[in-house]
Amino acid sequence: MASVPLHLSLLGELESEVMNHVWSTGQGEVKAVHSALGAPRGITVNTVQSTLKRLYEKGLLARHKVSHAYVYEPRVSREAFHHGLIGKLVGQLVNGQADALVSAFVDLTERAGVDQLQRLEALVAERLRQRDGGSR
Amino acid sequence: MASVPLHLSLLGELESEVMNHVWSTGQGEVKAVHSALGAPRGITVNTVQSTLKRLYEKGLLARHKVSHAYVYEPRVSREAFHHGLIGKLVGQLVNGQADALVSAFVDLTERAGVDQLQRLEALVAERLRQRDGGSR
DNA sequence: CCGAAAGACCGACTGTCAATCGGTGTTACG
DNA sequence: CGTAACACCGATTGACAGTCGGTCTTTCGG
Repeated sequence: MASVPLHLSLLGELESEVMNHVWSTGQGEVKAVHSALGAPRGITVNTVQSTLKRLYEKGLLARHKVSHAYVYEPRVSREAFHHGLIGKLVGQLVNGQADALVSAFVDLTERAGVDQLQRLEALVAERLRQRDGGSR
Repeated sequence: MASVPLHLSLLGELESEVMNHVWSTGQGEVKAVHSALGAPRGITVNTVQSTLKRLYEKGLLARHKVSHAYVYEPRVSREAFHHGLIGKLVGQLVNGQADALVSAFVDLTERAGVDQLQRLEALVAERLRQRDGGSR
C-alpha cells in the first residue's frame, strides 16, 4: 500500500562538521573555519570555501560581504535543522504505524537518561492539557 | 566540542520499495517482486534481482535456495530497521542537547494525533514506573 | 543423455553528489 | 598601480544506486 521512498537530504562529512562549527561559534569566516577544521585535515582553504558556499546554496547558511570577503552565519538553528530532519525521517518511515515509532523513541529517550524521560513526560502532559482545555 | 558526522545509511528509491514489498508480503521471489514493482516501472527482472541481492548483501534480507532459485525474506523487521535508523540519526544529531530532540519529537508525535500522544504518555509512565520500583 | 528455459552473477554505464583543487578573475588598500 | 586576499568556475576523484547485457549453471521434460 504505502511505498516509502525514504529520502533524507543529509549532509556530507565535511559539511556536517562545518555546520557544527558555525552553529557552535555562531559565525563563520572562511579563514577561521579552515583553521579549525580544514587545517587539521590538511585540506585547502578552497575546499572549505566551496563547502561553505554549498551550505549557503542549500539554504543552511546566510552570508554577507564584509569588504570583499564573505562572512557566513547560520540561517537555520541547529535545533530547527534537527527537528526538520527527524520530521522528514519519521514522516517517511512511518506511514501508518506510528506505534512502532513512538515506542522506538521512548527507548532512545530512556537511554539518554531518566531525566530526559521525565522531561518527556512533562512535555507530553503539557501538550495533552493544551489539547483538552485548549481552544481550537 | 562535539563534531557530529551525520552518517545514516539510507536506502535508495528502488531498494526502499523492494524492502517495503518484502516486509508487507513477508516474502520475496524475484519474479513476484518484479511483477509488483519492476513491471510498473518498466525495468528488467535483472534490475530487481540486483537490488534484491544488494539488499541481501547489506544484511537486510535473508535468502535460501528453492531448487535453483533464491527466495528472499526479511532479515530484520520493518520496526527494527526503523528503530535502528532513528536511533542512529538521533544518536548522531544529539550529542548532548537531548532537550531539543525530545521536544522536537513531541511535536511530531502530536502531529500524528492525540491518540499517539496519549500512547506516548502511557509508555513514558510505564518506563518511569519500571525505573522507580524496578529491580536493577 | 540433451537442449531449452529459468535464474544467478559479473562487468559496465550512467547519473548524482560530496570532497578537493587549480587556475582565473576581482577588489580593497598601501 | 601592484599585490595580497578572496570568490568562482571547472575538472577530477570516489562513493553509490539504478540499469542492463551477456554468460555460465542448474533443472527437467523428452
